[in-house]
Amino acid sequence: MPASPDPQPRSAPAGVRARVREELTREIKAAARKQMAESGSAGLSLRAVARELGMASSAVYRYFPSRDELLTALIVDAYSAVAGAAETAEADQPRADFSGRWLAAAQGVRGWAQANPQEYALIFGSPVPGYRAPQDTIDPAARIPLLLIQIVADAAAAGQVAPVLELPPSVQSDLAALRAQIATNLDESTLARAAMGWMQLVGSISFELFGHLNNVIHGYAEYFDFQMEVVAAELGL
Amino acid sequence: MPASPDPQPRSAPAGVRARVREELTREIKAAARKQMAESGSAGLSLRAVARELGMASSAVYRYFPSRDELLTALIVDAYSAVAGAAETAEADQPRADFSGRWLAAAQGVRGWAQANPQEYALIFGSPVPGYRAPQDTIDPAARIPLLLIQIVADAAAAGQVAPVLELPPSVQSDLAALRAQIATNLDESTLARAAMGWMQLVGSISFELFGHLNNVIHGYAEYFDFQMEVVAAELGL
DNA sequence: TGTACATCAGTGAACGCGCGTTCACTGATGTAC
DNA sequence: TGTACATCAGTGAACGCGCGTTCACTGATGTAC
Repeated sequence: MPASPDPQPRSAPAGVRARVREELTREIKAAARKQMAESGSAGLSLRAVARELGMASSAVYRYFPSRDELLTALIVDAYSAVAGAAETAEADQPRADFSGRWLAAAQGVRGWAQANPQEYALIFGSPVPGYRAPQDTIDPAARIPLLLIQIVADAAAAGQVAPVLELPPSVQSDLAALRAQIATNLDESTLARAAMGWMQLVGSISFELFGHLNNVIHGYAEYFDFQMEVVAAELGL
Repeated sequence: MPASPDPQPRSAPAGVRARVREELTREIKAAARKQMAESGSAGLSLRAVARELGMASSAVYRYFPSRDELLTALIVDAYSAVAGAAETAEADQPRADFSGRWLAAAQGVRGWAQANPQEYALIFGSPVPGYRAPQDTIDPAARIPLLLIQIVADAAAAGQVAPVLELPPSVQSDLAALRAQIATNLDESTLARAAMGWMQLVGSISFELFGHLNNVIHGYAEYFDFQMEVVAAELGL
């Protein structure tokens, strides 16, 4: 026999209408993602999305006030998804295995990118022309770099350190500002290495996904892992 | 008094008509480039190009059989231009200054990319959806990597070598095949490092140009140079 | 609990636009004899 | 050198298409009393 009826559950505070609305919002984004996978972000069309969902094109405007807003939602979702993939993969590793954690995070990013190449291109490829990323994208975009920095900071705290690089003044001050902003104990030199590793990571995935390694590298996964191991070693992990 | 009339000069073997044709082909590509700079590769439109040149849109078809062919020409031109920029910058350095040559080549790429961001995005950003790069793009695309490898090979020949990395079997065999194909004396380990440096180079420029370093790095040029110096050091230059 | 009203979701037509590509055509330029 | 013909460059109209966005509208769902 059921217990006394719950008060409205958290996930649907405003009743049925709100729940349906959330559901359709999700469906619109899913259809948009599917469409993007076929024809890229430039081919994303509200009318095609509406068609796929069997609704009037004007109905989509009840959910997203313009095509750009839909694009923004997709970008935010993509950043969150790839960050989630990296975080999940990294969380599976023993805390003290710093290079294992770095590699796992990197593989998490690569695995997600392979499964969702157009979404990857949306956030790490050419910016959509005429589109300006709003503030909402900043926080989700920062999650992976912060995760990587955390790994390196944990390693440093455990005494695993990389040789110190001498930084030019402007690099030193840029990184000091970053260091203050994210409140990390990592010194600027190691921060610089970590940032380089992050760019290497993205650069390598982009090369693979965008076809610059076609007919040159065949064992992509092994090649990527190898690179990330070299990076981890240079970071002292 | 003029010497006896030359036979037709090489550059215009078929007379006036051919010369005019070449000239207009150039103008069409220039207009297309200008348009791309404003609205990206997805916004490239034959009609707009024709409009800019004051001709009927159908006239463009006398020069490029389709929009895709025009895009291919732009891609080939972009690869050639950026490679030229790298080669020119590198050629200015003393032959024995290997890290200076690497840095100059890298700066050449970055300088060109900053001056032509949309063309950079065209070749190093997201691939144009539905577009398949034809064979013509392969050779020009290879020029920069070959230049970088040449620098490292020269350094190795002069006795400057980086610590040898142990490569996983599949990486070893991929790079052995590459080594045979380009007929270099560089060992696979150093080839692997050079390739990583090339990806770091492109990754870093993409991060800067695509806005991933906004509000984090302010001294872009110094930051880039710093990274390339680290890479050069790791390459033993 | 029942009713009156406000809010909301979804419709379908329309506006105005630009696109790639084709086609039959007109003159001008080049070529062969 | 002069003429007849072939090739080429460029035109303008048209085809068929899809797009983002707006608008007045109809029912259905939710809210206040």
